[in-house]
Amino acid sequence: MSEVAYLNPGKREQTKVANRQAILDAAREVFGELGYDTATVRDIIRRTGLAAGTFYNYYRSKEEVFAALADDGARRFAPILKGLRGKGYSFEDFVHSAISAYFGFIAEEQRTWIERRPAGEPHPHVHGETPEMAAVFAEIRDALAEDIAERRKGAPFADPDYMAAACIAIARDVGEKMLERRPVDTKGAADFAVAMILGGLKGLPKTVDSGAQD
Amino acid sequence: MSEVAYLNPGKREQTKVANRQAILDAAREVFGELGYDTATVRDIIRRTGLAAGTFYNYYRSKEEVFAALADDGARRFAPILKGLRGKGYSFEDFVHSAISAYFGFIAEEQRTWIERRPAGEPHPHVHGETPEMAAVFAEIRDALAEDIAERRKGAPFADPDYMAAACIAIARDVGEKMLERRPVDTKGAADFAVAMILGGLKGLPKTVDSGAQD
Amino acid sequence: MSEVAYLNPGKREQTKVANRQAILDAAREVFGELGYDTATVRDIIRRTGLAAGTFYNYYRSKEEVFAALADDGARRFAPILKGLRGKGYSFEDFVHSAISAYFGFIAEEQRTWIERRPAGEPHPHVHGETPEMAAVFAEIRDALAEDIAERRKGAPFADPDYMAAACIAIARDVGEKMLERRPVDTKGAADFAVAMILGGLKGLPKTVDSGAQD
Amino acid sequence: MSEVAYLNPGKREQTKVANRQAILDAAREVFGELGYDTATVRDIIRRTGLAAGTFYNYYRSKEEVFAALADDGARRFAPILKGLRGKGYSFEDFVHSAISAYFGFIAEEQRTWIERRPAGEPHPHVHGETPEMAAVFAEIRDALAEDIAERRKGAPFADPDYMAAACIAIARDVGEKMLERRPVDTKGAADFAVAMILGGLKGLPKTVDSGAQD
DNA sequence: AATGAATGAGAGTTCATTCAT
DNA sequence: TATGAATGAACTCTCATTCAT
Repeated sequence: MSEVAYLNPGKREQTKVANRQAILDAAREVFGELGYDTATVRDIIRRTGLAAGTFYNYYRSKEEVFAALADDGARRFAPILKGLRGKGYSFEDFVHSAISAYFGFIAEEQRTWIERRPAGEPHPHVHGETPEMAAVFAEIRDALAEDIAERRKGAPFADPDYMAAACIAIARDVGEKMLERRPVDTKGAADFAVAMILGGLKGLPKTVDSGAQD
Repeated sequence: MSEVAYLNPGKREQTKVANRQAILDAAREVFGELGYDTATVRDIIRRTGLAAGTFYNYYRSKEEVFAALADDGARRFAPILKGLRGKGYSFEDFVHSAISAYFGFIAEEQRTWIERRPAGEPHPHVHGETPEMAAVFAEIRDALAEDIAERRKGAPFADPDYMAAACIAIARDVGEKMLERRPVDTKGAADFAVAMILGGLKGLPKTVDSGAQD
Repeated sequence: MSEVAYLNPGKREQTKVANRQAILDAAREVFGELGYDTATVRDIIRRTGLAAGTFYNYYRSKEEVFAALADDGARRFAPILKGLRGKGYSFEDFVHSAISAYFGFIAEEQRTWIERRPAGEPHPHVHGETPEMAAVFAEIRDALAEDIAERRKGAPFADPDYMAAACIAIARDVGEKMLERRPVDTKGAADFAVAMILGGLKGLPKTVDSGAQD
Repeated sequence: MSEVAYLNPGKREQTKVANRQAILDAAREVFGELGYDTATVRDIIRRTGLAAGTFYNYYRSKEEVFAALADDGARRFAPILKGLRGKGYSFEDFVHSAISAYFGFIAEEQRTWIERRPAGEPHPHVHGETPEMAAVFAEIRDALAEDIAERRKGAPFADPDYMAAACIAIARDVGEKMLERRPVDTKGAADFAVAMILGGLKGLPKTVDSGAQD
């Protein structure tokens, strides 16, 4: 039976990959526009032009496609972030690089799904954050939290959990604001966010000299 | 049917107000526990003991009760915030007062709907943020943005929109972290957030001398 | 709130009961015609003229309405059967009464749902056995098995499990055949089945003298 | 694509037959395990290792493979049954032989699809009767009915339709019970069923002397 | 003839909302 | 105005079947 297989499965394989990608793209858009809860599987497949059942040939559920999207983003971003750590960078450099990488990533991400969108549509934009962005964001948070914890060892310092939360908050919201503007100026936004973060850390009690300026 | 006499007209009036409030209370709890999307109108009215249809005598939709909740919060918080402005406070004082008021408000808010919850239940805690908190938060954001814009008139300064976004981001996320801890330490969290905000603003290019230190 | 209830809930209560019954009747028909697996909830509600969602106001699932139907039948039949036992009846009398009661029950059961059926329809009749019949049938089986086991105590006898199975098999299939004829002659069928059962038991090895003739 | 050459035309012919058989075998198992309604075409082809579409090269639908299975069983059983008839056997002998043949067949049938089953699996056993068994059973029924009708010609006797139904009912249900036991004792079960059938027929009104003892 | 992805009807079920009582 | 059953659109997911390769 297996010998009777067709020798050229190319076209089939091609559309299979293309469909998988189409679903992923549609899902990114839909999650970005409607948010995870509001988005339905139907919303996703409707946008692909595929049949309802086809979705389930690729993903078993809404949850799974969401996870796949997050994985995809994290996988693409992880190497970038990894390159920034342990290289003897100062904390300032690390923050700057990480923020820049993050802003670059989300700008690119958004660009791809905005371009494909038909112009006339309403565009609700409930949340504006795809699972991919969320995943990348989580990566950043972990890296930052870890870095803060490590670097502050032995020194008197403010609550590291709050510190990480605050830094991350700045990165996220300034990033979001950045995406709303045209043209999207990643460098300007990154400069701002980095300055704000480093300044803020410096302003914390008992961390002025031993801590943030490291 | 039209001759059905109410037994106590006075009570009826009372009931109208009480029902409206009961629905609002239930909605606050439900939105806090399940989040807007997951929460259903049924969840809300079930908790009031009222009938399904009664909900629609007071609010036309889930969306409307959500808005009403937000209004309610904003209305209660607005005076507090208003009291802080134009009183000749320095920017530092203003920030400190506003953050403190916000943290106090959300801590109290959370306390009320946590206390009422039966002890044995699972407690999903999906989002943790009621529309009221969100509304109050928006108030803060506007006040801060306005204040920043005013105070910086004529001076070279960083992007005020980013500035507001960053300050607000810190307030929100540190506030959220605060709510996760026991006991809830509003003062500690506020001190941290204020220091981070003021320090951050100081760190911004071209605002060091003319701006944030005011 | 509870004092403000309308004084006359009669009509509502009435239609509620009527709907519950309508669904039950429709379910009996549908299960009888299509069998449990093939039957769909939509088949059932379609026959009632109610809306799809209404079904779920009364039963939580297809399974539940099936169980309710079985319960209903068993509940109505149980007293009849119970009256026949322990009254000092001979085994012959017991069998005769039980078979007669069973045939009477299924004939009546079938009559009600056949009469209501629109004449022109195809009428697949896959199984012909409603859950109610099945439940009643199970009652009979248990009673018979128990009776056989009791009465044969101490005597050499054939396999009681096979005996019960055989008796029950006769009752079921002769009953089914009976339902296919017009007019439905319950007495004739019962006489036949009883004779066959008693004769069959007599014919079993080692039970001829001590057992079945009791 | 049309130039795709099969590597071995001889094998191809073989494959055709083998596939048809593989599907039939899988179908027998699946129907036996899940019952007709619950079983899906996917269940069947999954077990063959063939592709979904291939099923439809051999059978046009689930219904058709079911019918083919029944045919298969009937075709294998028919000669056995045929050998028993018109050989001047007495009715008693005929019944005994037919029942024995039937029990032997279903025991063997069950054995083959039980043995092949992986040991660890759950084994639902919803129905326990394959279409083949059902078909063989139908053969038996027809033979019995015909025999009863023929032999009773001219004599006063009970309803032959009921007689056949009752005999067949005993055969089926005792056979089913037999399959549930370990070891499967076809002789014991056959002896029981035959005794019950012959005794039962003797017990019928007006058939005692002229009929069943023939 | 074999493949397996695409299809789309249809299953069970939920829920915001309406409306007769 | 309170009630709560009725409504029906929309949801997630399954599966027999088709068809390009």
